[in-house]
Amino acid sequence: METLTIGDFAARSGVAPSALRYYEREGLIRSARTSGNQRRYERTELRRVAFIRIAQQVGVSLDEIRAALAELPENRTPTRADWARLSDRWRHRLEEKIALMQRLRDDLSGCIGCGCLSLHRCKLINPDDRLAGDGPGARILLDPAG
Amino acid sequence: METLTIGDFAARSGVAPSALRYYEREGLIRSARTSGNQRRYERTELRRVAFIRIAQQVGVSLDEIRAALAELPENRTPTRADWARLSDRWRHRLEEKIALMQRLRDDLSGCIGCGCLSLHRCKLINPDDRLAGDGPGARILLDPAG
DNA sequence: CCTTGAGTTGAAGTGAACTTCAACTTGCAG
DNA sequence: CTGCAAGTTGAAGTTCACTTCAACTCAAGG
Repeated sequence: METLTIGDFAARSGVAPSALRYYEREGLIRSARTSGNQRRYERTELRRVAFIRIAQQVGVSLDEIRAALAELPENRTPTRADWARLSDRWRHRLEEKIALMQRLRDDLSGCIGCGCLSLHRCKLINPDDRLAGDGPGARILLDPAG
Repeated sequence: METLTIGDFAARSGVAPSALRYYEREGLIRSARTSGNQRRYERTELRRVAFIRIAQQVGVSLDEIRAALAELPENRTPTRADWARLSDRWRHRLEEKIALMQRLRDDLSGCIGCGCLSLHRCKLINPDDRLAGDGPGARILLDPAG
């Protein structure tokens, strides 16, 4: 078995056939066709799907994921180095997200946990003791930008 | 200023007025009304919104958040202890999520990063070397249950 | 061959979480 | 008292990420 049918590919990747077709329509993955127009997937496509699933876990939209995957070579099967470059960048994203979540965890115990949370007074959520009027409140803590 | 108008509350919480109305319809927050039927928010409601935003960051649905918030007393303003109890449970969820993300990060460098990722062979994503037929593949790594 | 399970398509449906709209009312500064 | 920014409502619209459906074709075992 050189290539996989959509059913097998779905089973291997843990993603429903309908989702795989959707990903293909959206340009996230690709497939060859048999003479009878059925999809056949190369096993290397499993890497793409794994990458997609991991990125989704980090809260990345399919749009952004497509953009990331677009950096892989189009005309040849991506090499280890190609994947390494890509995933290195995303490891950073993951690390940022992890750092944010750790901050959230600490603030949750330290701030809501102690009952002091009032957003406009709490040092943790509003580090500069900046009152409203300048704009967001919780955003300072919650924004990806923050 | 004892209570906040929806505009002020939106500014303080970093959540759009339309979202606040939506949260209220969904039973996540509450407001008093003026004689002219306008919303007035107590500052303690900011805590709820902060909690909602934090929980959303962890990937929790509003449905689940409502269920969590339902554990707060209805007839009195939640005390420090009330919030402490609630946020303690959620600190655990956050920690689980953080652990998952750390695992994802390690797998990303160790697995996709090295180029070995093929899902059905990779030890990291498929720790028991369990081949398809038993069901999911990547799911083993990515499922909340896993 | 024939049957049957797996695959194909475009179009429409779903659910979550909001936003936008239109038509109307309130509240406060001048 | 007036003007106007800010508030109110229900209904409909939007985006994302899929799923479901109907009608049809393909592939492979008996």
